[in-house]
Amino acid sequence: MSTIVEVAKRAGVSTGTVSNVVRGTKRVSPALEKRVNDAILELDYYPNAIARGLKVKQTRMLGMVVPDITNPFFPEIMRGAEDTAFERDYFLVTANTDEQIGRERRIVSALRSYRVDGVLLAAAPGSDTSHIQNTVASGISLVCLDRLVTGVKADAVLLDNARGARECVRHLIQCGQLKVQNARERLQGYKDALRESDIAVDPALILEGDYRYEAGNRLAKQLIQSRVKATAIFVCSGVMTSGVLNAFEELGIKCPEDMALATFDDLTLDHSFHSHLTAVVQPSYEMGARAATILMNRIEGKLTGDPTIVRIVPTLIIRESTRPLRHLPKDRLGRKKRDHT
Amino acid sequence: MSTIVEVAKRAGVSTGTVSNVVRGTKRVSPALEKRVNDAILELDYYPNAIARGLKVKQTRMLGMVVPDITNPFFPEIMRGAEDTAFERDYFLVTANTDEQIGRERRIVSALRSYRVDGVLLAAAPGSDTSHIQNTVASGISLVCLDRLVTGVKADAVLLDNARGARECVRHLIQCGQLKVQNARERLQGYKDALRESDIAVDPALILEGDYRYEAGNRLAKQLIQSRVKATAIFVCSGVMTSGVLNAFEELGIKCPEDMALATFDDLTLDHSFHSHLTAVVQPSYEMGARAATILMNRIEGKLTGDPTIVRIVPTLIIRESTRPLRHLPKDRLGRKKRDHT
DNA sequence: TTGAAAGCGCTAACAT
DNA sequence: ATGTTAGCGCTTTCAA
Repeated sequence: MSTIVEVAKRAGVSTGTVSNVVRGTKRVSPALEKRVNDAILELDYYPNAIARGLKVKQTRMLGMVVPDITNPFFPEIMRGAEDTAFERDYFLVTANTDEQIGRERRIVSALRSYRVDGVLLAAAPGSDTSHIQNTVASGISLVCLDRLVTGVKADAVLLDNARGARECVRHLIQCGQLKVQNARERLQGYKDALRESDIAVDPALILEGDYRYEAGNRLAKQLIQSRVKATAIFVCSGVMTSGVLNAFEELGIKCPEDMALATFDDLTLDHSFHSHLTAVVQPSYEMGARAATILMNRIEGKLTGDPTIVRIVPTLIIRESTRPLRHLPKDRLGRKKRDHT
Repeated sequence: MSTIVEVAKRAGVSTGTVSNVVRGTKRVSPALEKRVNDAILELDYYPNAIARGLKVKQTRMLGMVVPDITNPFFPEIMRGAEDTAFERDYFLVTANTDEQIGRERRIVSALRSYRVDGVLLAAAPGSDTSHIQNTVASGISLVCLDRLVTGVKADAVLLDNARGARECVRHLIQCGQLKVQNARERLQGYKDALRESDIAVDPALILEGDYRYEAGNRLAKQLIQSRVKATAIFVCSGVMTSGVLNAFEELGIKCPEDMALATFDDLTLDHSFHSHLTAVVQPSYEMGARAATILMNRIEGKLTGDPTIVRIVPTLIIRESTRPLRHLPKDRLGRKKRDHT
């Protein structure tokens, strides 16, 4: 791996000149510029970003930490952030915490050691947020993504969860259907929508999951088999919805005949799978892009002052899984050819 | 962000001593060690990995480049690689090329500038592989993942595609079913299996897709509507399978009654979606882990000499989407309650 | 066991 | 327009 000194020697110029042509910081005569560029090619020279970072105290690296890379929501966010970073000549590096706070600590620590210019954080759940608080206190730009971190004053890009949930539950109510499963803000949206329609909130109908497949599966069964007769389920995560649907299958529940279903997240990959589900769609790519933009603006001082909290408004897409009961014969409904085995 | 000098000053020792306690390279008297550790805590000191990298010429960063982070196959690989790297105290950074060779060049270039110790590469398709060849030539350890790069002599971890395809098609033949869609090695496996059973290879039955949803959807329709009467489809990618299934729905094709289906990849996330499909399952986590291990061994000189090519053997899981025709009444088959709307 | 200091590759301020 | 050089934070050899 050759160095700037070797390039300078080969081109017969000073290192300063090489630096100037590489970075375009100062103008250099065409003749020298050519000699330098030739030398660079001949030596297969790659500027040492590490040395540069040491000197200029910025690496143009952005760290992104996600809690579950296998949740399709995050890869999309990542794409949005990466594209946006690239445009402004930052390099985004991503690491996955697997929802473990211990891993998150370690990753954030590594990111700090590598002196990334900023970090995009979708935090793992956990009450001890000291590592994040320290990070922010140390002056590193950080923007929270999708999830706020308690006790941390930082920019954030969030989904307007309450609003998404409210609209969705409102829709369920309009269909003559009801009931739910949930988490946090989305829970609030759920309650709001019920209150609007003067429907009492029944705690027995609110089941708390952990955003994983198994939880969706288990809780759906629990709800279906409990004595309360729910007629609709509102699931707060696409991944859990997979579990719920499987529970439907196992129990022979038909949707929407036996149970209406609406969900957060459109797992866009599986069109056929999700193409019948009423869903609150999160614009994940956009969320990543917005967060990256805010982060870079912060880093470059284009954004200053109090934290910016962006609330992205999700879209409710109404599909067949919530066809209004009153429009349907209760027991038999011609199943469309859309089913698949 | 404090430096080693400040820590040394505060602890009343030399920087060398601080370095020794931080890295544990030499033994330091307990008294000094305590003073140093206290100072580190008080100053919230994070060793500057950038400066260290410059000095010792290794960063303990591993770069991972994947072509499509939204394909569930890759996040799993990433997890395997990341876990393995962490265990050996490397930090894995991931970037996504979106299957664009131009982006790949840029990412690899950035990775080289940041002086990563090695790279895990699942290459984007494209004939110009010079940037990879250069990288390998420059002495950076690189292992190919899932896809070989033409003209590059490097370690690789691949799926035994031909074998997976062969077994799968063999199974299809045993079921009394046939026909296909495909790519490369998997195509070879397909042909092998046909030959074993003295069945002629019909080019009209081989459709080439690009591993995307749309291709699966389009080609399935094309195959179904063509004059050749296929009775089974073998799809070479899970993502395309989503497209194929949707095509089935749109065209009212029932599986396996009208058309048997077997596929590469189990999109494990959507159990309910894929739980009936006969599939060649790729152990993606393991592939990532193996690749990372090889890479780190190379970097540390524990592995030397000619490239190691690991072929991971996939597993054929036989499920309902390929129930043997001969065991079934041809026209009507009680549909189990597994269907979902 | 501890300290002093050179040098990793680069940039930028200063000198020419 | 170009060259010279100090110094970024760290590790490591050498000396004490």
